[in-house]
Amino acid sequence: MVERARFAPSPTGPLHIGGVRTALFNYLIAKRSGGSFILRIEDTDSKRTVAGAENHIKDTLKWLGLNIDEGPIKQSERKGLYKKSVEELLKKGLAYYAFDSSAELESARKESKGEFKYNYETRMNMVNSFTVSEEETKSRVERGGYVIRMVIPEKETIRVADEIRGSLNFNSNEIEDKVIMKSDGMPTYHFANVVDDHDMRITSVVRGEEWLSSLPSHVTLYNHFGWSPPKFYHLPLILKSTGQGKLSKRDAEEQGHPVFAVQWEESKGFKESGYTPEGILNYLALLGWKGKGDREKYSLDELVKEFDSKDINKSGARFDIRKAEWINHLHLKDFSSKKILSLSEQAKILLEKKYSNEVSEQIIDLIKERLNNLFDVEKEVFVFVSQPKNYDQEAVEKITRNTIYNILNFCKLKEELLSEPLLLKESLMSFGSENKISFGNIMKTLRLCIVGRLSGPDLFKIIDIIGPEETLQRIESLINKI
RNA sequence: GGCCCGUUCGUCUAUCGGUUAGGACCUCAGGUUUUCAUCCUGGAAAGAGGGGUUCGAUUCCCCUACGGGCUACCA
Repeated sequence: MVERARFAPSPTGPLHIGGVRTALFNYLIAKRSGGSFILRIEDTDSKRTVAGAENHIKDTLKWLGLNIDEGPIKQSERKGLYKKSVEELLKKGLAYYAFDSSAELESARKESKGEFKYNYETRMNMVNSFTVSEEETKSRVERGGYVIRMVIPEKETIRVADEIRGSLNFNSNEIEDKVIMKSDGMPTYHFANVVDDHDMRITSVVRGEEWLSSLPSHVTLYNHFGWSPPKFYHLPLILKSTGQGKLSKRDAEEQGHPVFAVQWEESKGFKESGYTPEGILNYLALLGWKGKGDREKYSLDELVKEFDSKDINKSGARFDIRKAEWINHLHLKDFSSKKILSLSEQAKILLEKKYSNEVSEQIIDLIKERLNNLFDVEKEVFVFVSQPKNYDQEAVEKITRNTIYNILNFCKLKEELLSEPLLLKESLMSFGSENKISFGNIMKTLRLCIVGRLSGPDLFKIIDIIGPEETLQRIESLINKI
């Protein structure tokens, strides 16, 4: 079956990682079947709509490469459709005008200690088109300030199906006659959602688990219209990495990791923190889904191929930034040097000043496997473009001026060796044994001169790339500093 | 409180009644390397509790506990 799946966020704020995961699964379900991935903006609450949120959503999807086939479709622009649809229900007697003030509703709830439900039992005691005369309804409707509620049938078992959890039963008596049209003339989420999904011929509704409890209302709406409902997938939530509850911006900040894919206001996103779309998408897919076998690394295209909605998990998963970083590493080390260079603007600028494209790419090849995020590129490249700015003091204290002099003299005498890394290594070894300096000590000292600390890629390859002159300069430079 | 969903190593997860309960992150110990990282080998680490059903339950059922969601003219 060719699926049509929509990602339908509301622009009440930036798109966070939970939303991204929902978008991803929608995308995967659609693309797996060769179908369409559609974006719909659910902006029915004008009061809560945040400027810039819609763009943030689009920018996020774009950066991730979750390309939309249709949309964005904005609910605020489809009032006519909702109006027409609600009239259909009104005519059938499956929806009705309600005139109760919010103060009245509030006190009804308060008096019953929160037990109050607007349903088959109470609706005849409330102020609505069932209880007031036709004329009064008419005049009240003309005056405005009313809402429209849907009728939830009495004493019925509402059976709903979720692709992840199977068949679920709800007692209709527990469910309220939900407001479907607000007094400002906009539909509520529940109504717009059902009407749009039907109108847009959506076949798979993929959303967060927080919607599971309103599923029976939605299914009732489908029944009222005489429409057959789509398939529903209610995704498990992403939980905070420690403590209780679902992941929020605040928890993420406390734990020191991003929650947004791309930056929002002062909050840096995964993008700005050196993560790649491939890495973040791969990690998110693993949070709630597991492919066959022990495989963990997937590109987006591979996910599309391997994804099976039957393998979506039921329970919420904690977000683990360390595993996310690991997955990011897995992708970075397999990227081509060209790609890495194009992703790290800073590194590219640094390298361009000194090296040809060819050599730049050789350098990237040398450091690839050391990368966890994109910032590491810049850090690792630094040793190839300039002298150490400062030295690892602890390590410096363990070497002697004398050893450096020895090495310096040796290098000066055999400068031609500096362009022959393999020969250099050999002669350095024999030089060491002649002078009773351990090879380890020589290497440590040399590395400190060249790199400034005791870590980094193959030292002889570094020397080969930076060249003899620079090498000698760096050795002399450290001598002058200790 | 009510309704609904869930529960395997610290974390993400595999297991479709019979397994030494597997993998990955993390962690620890070795090895490789001039160093760090990578890589390789190995170790530690789990079925919430209680009842059933069954020759046999992590797996099926029930109860409890715990976790999560919903309970708005918000989505």
